Amino acid sequence: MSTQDPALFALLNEIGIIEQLARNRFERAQPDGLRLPHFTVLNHLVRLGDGKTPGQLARAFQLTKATMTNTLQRLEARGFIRLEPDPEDARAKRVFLTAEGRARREEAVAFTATNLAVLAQRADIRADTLLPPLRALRTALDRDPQRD
Amino acid sequence: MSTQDPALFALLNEIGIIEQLARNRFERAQPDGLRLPHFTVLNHLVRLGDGKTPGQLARAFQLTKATMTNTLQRLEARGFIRLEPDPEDARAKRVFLTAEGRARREEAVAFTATNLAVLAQRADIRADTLLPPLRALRTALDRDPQRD
DNA sequence: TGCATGACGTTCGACATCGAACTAAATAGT
DNA sequence: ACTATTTAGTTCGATGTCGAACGTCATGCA
Repeated sequence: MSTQDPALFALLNEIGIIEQLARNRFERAQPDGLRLPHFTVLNHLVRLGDGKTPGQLARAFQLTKATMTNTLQRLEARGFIRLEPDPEDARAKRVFLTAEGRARREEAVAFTATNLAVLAQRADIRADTLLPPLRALRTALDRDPQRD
Repeated sequence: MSTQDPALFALLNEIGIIEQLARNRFERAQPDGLRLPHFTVLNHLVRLGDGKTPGQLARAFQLTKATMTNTLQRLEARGFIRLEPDPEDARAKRVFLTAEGRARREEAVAFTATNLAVLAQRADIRADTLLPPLRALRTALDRDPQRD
């Protein structure tokens, strides 16, 4: 209360809780301990094409390279991706999906779609209406920070 | 793409990124390594009154008791809170703010307010409009999971 | 009264994430 | 051509978070 607690503060608060609940629900539903970041990377590679470098992925998700290294190592250990040297740049690597990785992503997508459908029905949400302002918020948050 | 990527999926995605950016900005701005969860607990105790039990706080934030134990231990180590035995229940403890804790929270609030003002201006967001639907989403997400 | 069950908080091990420090390779500038 | 700077990825230590297992105390039930 008092001066603070502007709606924006409450909004970010709510967003934090939603993120936490959504992540928990996703991860608890996976039979094999697949984590949200793992799925996110698999999904990204399927949708936008593989062969990306770890650095590109880190930037796409706003994560540090250290974090991406960790995620990719675990995905590789599970056999969901393959890391190959970049023929054009000896410093870099390229990330490729394996058949297992694609399959596992399909599984997760199918489950998630079901769950989201239930959720959408339960909360009568106009996600398409909420999306643009949240994108604007993200963009504003994105500016001037400097990371990594 | 293909079947999924309903707006709700994109929405949760966006929420995840916003949470991450907001947390990062907050924590980077603190001079002493105060973390968002620390501030959140201090803020909660100031606003809703101290003397809560760790379990109450864990439930309020949807965190496990283990997580709350960790956060409270760090807050106590910094001298921002005091943990006292509950006179009515020998298993429980009570969390009290110290003067330093209140002061540190004030500092963080002041800074945050400034930052949020900038942010609100930059992204022309109607936070008060977005809040109700997000609360609905949170509530829906909240149902049926069972935690801890 | 006594025992089973439940609630409170802690500890432990695992994981994601960060920032800092590092190595190796590419690039720019002289 | 050489050196300085930048860029790619890794490693390390710290932290938040979780689930599982635990000890302690409270409560219900017989």
